[in-house]
Amino acid sequence: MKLEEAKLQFIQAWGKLGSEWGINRTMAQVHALLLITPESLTTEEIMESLSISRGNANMTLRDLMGWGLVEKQLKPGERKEYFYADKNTWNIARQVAKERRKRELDPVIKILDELSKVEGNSNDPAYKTFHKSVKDINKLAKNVDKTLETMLKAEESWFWGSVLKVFK
Amino acid sequence: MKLEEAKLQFIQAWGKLGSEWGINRTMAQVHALLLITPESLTTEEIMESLSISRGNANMTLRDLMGWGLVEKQLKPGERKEYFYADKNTWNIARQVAKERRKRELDPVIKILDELSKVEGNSNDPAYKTFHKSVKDINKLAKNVDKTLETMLKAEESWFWGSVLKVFK
DNA sequence: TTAAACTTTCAATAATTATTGAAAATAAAA
DNA sequence: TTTTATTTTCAATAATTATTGAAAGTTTAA
Repeated sequence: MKLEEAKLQFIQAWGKLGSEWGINRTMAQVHALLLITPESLTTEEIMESLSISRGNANMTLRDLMGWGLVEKQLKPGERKEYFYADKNTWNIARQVAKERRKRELDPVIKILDELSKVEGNSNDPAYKTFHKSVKDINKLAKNVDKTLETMLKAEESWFWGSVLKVFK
Repeated sequence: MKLEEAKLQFIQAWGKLGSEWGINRTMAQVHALLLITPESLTTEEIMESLSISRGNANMTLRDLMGWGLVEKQLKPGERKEYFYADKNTWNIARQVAKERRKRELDPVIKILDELSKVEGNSNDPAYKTFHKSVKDINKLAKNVDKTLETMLKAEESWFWGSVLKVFK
């Protein structure tokens, strides 16, 4: 396989995986493109490479910056903006974990905490089942939360070293 | 908050979380409904509870069985089918992990393995960057894969005991 | 058999989500 | 200033994904 073809396949695969996990396909593709590009790119170049409109490119790049995955670079003497993606995979994983935790896990834990407090008659099977499910899911969510918390602070080698040793 | 209201909120929250993670909202809601219901329910009852059509209920239930989260029960002497969800949260987490791994992670690893093999000129920055990114992501994906593999075999208390102790 | 009770399918439609493109806004240069 | 380069916004539109509902299929009972 030739490099150019491989690049396209990588961008496709990344886009597909993203969309299966609730991340906008274009966003995943732009990220993929920047990941395999040594230099930073302009909006124009990204539009061209992926055949997307200026509006789409602009919004997607802003989203990626909001996720902390891409940063803007200004070159002295140049007017246009360049975009660059951090290539450190561990940073990327951490950043994604951090954002999804904040955006999705934390709100759900808040609701589960509320729902855990709901009182009812413990002879009522409907209440018992509700309460048990909510409590158990809440506990699981909190364990995930704690683990992510630790992961966010950890160094990659230490993290995988520990995990894979424990689970060997 | 009253139990009935709490149930609705739970179903809503579960549906929202599901859709943010690429799982059909209705599927997550049907699952949530079955999770908090002590008995098994008929298609009719599910349609009614969630105000969805027969076709939608039918397909969603089949999907949930495909994910291994819901099972069909046949009651002696009765013609209609009843649906029941496993209430064990750890089983649910494992089952979801197992399916997503099979459906999404494994195919991606396969592609990354292919792309890792692509050869090129190591003086070419485009090639170097491509190769490094693919290799690093591949490694990360494989670590996740191994960890899931272990999780699938593990008992809940042992798993969290180990993880939270290591990361304390 | 035939009918009744139920389940499945799937084309049509609706709802949601993503994308475009052109106008408005901004910022530097002339 | 005014012009030019660039970015941003957002209503309109397109693409995708989910849902309906009624017809066809299946299974058991009469």
